Amino acid sequence: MASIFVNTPKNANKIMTTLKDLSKHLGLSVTQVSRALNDHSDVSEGTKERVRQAAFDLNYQPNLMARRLVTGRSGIVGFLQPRIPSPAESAFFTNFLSGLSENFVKFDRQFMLHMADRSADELEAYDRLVRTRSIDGFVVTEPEYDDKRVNFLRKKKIPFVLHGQTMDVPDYPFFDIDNVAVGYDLTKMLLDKGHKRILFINGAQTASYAQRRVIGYQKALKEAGIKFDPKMMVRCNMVAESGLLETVRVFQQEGEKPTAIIAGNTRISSGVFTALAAIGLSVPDDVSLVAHDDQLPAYSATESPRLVSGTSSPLSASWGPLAENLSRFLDGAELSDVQTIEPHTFVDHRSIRHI
Amino acid sequence: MASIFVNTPKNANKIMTTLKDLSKHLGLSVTQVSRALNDHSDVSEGTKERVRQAAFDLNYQPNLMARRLVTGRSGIVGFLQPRIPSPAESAFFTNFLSGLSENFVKFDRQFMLHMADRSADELEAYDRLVRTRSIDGFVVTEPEYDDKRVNFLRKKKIPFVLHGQTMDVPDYPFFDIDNVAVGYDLTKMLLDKGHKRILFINGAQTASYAQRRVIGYQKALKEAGIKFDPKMMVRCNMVAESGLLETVRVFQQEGEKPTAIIAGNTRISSGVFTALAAIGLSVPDDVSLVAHDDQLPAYSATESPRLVSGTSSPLSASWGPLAENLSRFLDGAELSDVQTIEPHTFVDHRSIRHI
DNA sequence: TAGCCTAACCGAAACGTTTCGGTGAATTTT
DNA sequence: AAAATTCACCGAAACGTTTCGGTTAGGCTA
Repeated sequence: MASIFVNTPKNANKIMTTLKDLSKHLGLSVTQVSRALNDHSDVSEGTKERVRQAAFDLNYQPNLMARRLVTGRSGIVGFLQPRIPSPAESAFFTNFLSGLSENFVKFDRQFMLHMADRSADELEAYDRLVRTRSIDGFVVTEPEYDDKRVNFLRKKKIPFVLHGQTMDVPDYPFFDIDNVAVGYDLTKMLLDKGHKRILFINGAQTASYAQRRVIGYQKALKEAGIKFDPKMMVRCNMVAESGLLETVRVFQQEGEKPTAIIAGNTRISSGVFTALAAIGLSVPDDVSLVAHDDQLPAYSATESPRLVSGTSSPLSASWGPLAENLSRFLDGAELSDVQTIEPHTFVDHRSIRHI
Repeated sequence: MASIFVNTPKNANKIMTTLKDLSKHLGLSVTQVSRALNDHSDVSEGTKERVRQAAFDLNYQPNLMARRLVTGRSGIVGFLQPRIPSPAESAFFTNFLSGLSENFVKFDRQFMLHMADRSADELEAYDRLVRTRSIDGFVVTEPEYDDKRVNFLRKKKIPFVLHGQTMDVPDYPFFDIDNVAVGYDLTKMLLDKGHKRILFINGAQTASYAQRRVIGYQKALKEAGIKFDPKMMVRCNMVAESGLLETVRVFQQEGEKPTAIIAGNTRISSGVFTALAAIGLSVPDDVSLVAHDDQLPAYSATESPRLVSGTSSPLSASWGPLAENLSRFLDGAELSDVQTIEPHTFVDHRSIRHI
């Protein structure tokens, strides 16, 4: 091997300063040097300072592999991505990755992206990464109603933080907004203005958050004494095209039309806008419209959606708490300290009419 | 700590099967078990098979931390991203990350994305990651003409693979297309059809690949006995807006106009198309146009660029070779075996006129 | 003054691998 | 039949940390 690089075990170690080197240089035991650097209690302040100075002078960098071997922790957390995101999802995905990567370093952890091979079993990958002690825990996003990943990780007792919640009592760290409340609040905003036929264009059947919003929607209706009409609940992907399509479909069919619409997010609401304009209806004069705004990054620079009233909570505010909750959980924090529900805010853009 | 999870050093190890367990179970030494699993030569075939079976039965997973400590290798490679990509860049960035992540697993390596904190020194981050032995080597992309990262890594003898090349003799692994040839070939295509005033809308001043294309451009001109005119070489970002702007600028100024244009990529060429249409010129009747096509993912689903003649080489074909070259280099391969220049192809879309 | 406490330190073991330098037995060569 | 070689195996050291269970010296209390 004619390499000019020195990164082979033998000579690399010659270059590196170890605890033993420091210990020799200072006339202290390796034990005491280690304890000094880790700021343990039974080291005098003077010694600590001397050790720190020597470590700096000799450019000491701890060998993380050795530390990891003895502590049994890799200091690495991961995210498994089973497929390549579409171009449309990419802006969000990039934001997500950047956010996690940036935030995990704040907790002295490294973030590893793992694109699972399509052919291999996704669940097996989680298990393997943990069993080889490569990864301490995972970030899991977009939980489904009965999510196989979450079930698996819980059963195998593999640490993870969930972006969202399951429908049962969560015995794992998570970060979420109160989607029951979002569903309730959006519905209530319309009920309070006298609306009775309220169409909910909601996220996919399988999505856990969409399921929770249904609960809030139904609760608000029940409180107002209105019977739930299944025709007023449509489930679809959260994209503008779906909002458009579903609006047209509902307004084309026989029977009483809704006087108000709840859009699952602002992508859907912009599709609704387009559809209503095409039908010849205006907001809020003919139809009232509310939405939950995740404050997603724009698809393109030219995109400037119509604003609607509703609830709002920036999805990009999730990355910090997700990193924090997983890190602190791995460090042994109480479960209740690493389960966060972020409150949402309300926005008013005059898209609701009193009837 | 009331955690239900078991991933703490003490009890986790109880669960894990180690080489010692296998050795006891089989009545062999730890040495021989290790050698059997690593398929070394002085283990009988029968023993190897017995060991493999036992490893499978007891669900043995090697502790990578221990292996890494003794081998001095982390098995992890990384990419440092100093800033969050813009939404427009995201589709490409996602493609890039997926490609690397997917390909590195083929070489038994894990890929780590590291978004460097803006405030911290980017170069220092490379050094720290290697000195703590967290990362074996890096992928470096978009080298500048005199790239500070590359200079630093070469000086510090930190392994990396470069997507592109420096201007001097490369003493590092890389994957690149022959950009001198791209510049030459695109120019020659036009010269052969009688063009003499050829505008080159090229990538940024600082970009190494753009510099190499200039060399090819000048070489072709020289061979044709045409003097290089600096006004015929403009440098800009590789986006449609720049192509539009620069085309308008050149065609507005005094003096002889170009009869042909070379666009650095197809984004630029689509800007050129727009500009020429606005000016009232058509391709190829009034102006000939060639471009190098990187086959980038579309900005949006609706984008359908006009096709032009020129050279072509899919950027997405780079991720595999980049992963392979870095991996093999880390495994001790000869430098010449991990320096790849991918040939490009030619495409004809009738955008050149004979004059 | 004997006993106890505390501060500051240290030796050795442990984590789970890989690998160096053997060893004895069977087989082949001389 | 002696010498050399090969085969299959093993003990022990090493990688660089952390941590357990001491030990000493000095000051304090009884």
